[in-house]
Amino acid sequence: MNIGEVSHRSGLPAKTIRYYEDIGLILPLRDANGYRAFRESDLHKLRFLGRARALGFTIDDCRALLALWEDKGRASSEVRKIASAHLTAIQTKITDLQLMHATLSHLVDCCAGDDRPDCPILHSLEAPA
Amino acid sequence: MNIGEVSHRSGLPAKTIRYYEDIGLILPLRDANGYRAFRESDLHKLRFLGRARALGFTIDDCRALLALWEDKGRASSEVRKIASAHLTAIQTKITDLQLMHATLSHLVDCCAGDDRPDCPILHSLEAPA
DNA sequence: CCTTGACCTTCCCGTTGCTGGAACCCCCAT
DNA sequence: ATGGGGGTTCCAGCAACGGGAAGGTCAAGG
Repeated sequence: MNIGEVSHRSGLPAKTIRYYEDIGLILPLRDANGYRAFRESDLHKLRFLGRARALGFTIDDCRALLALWEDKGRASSEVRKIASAHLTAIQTKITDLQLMHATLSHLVDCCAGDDRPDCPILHSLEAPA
Repeated sequence: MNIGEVSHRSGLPAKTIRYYEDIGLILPLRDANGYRAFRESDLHKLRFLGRARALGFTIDDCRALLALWEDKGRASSEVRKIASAHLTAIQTKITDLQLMHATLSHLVDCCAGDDRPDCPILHSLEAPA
């Protein structure tokens, strides 16, 4: 399989796949002409990576998860630990964003948004309530 | 005012303040010795920037908001437009994160997290339900 | 007067996870 | 032979800074 087909079948851009090889997440073979020769197992890994990334895992998380995935004798507690830590991080982000949203939507509600120069949003940025 | 004092009074790291000058958000004067000489107005701007950044506005947003802030005759609708667009972006992020959180917390709940090798989290990354 | 230590300066590299582009090679069909 | 659509490498850049080196400056203390 060339990179184009793998890209198509994994849903990842070719650039991303090359990058993943660069940082050692995958190690495709090479044809005589220098083209990357992907095995089915490479494709599986790439799909795995795509799903993990879509869940917001960092590349380093992915590296660890991939290693655990390959390690048939691993304990599921390891995986669960990574996932739980990630869950906490996600929750923190959500809370932060919700706070931002509340503050800002309050300001937007206060703002007439017409052609007058008086703007409560700017006032608040100037000195918070 | 030297950068240390401004840093203290604005709550922004000195590095960040220098960066903001670099990209043209502020333009402090200079003393004979080359030290930056900040006016009160620079401090006000930096506080403004700090608050806007804390609300998640991008640097480009901040640049626009700062210009509107300085423009005494501006219409508040301009500000409101920027803020509303930002609100939408925040909401999108929140929704994405909530989806991630739901998916992942379901997986974590399914995972025994013990020393057995069978792990539903990895299974799901392998091939989604 | 000299030193010490806290401050300030510029500059350059590293971060995260890619993305775009240039310059080049390869293969197949016309 | 030529054209188009693969592929390859490397280099640069995004956001928004942070770390750290190498050096200039200033005020206080011995």
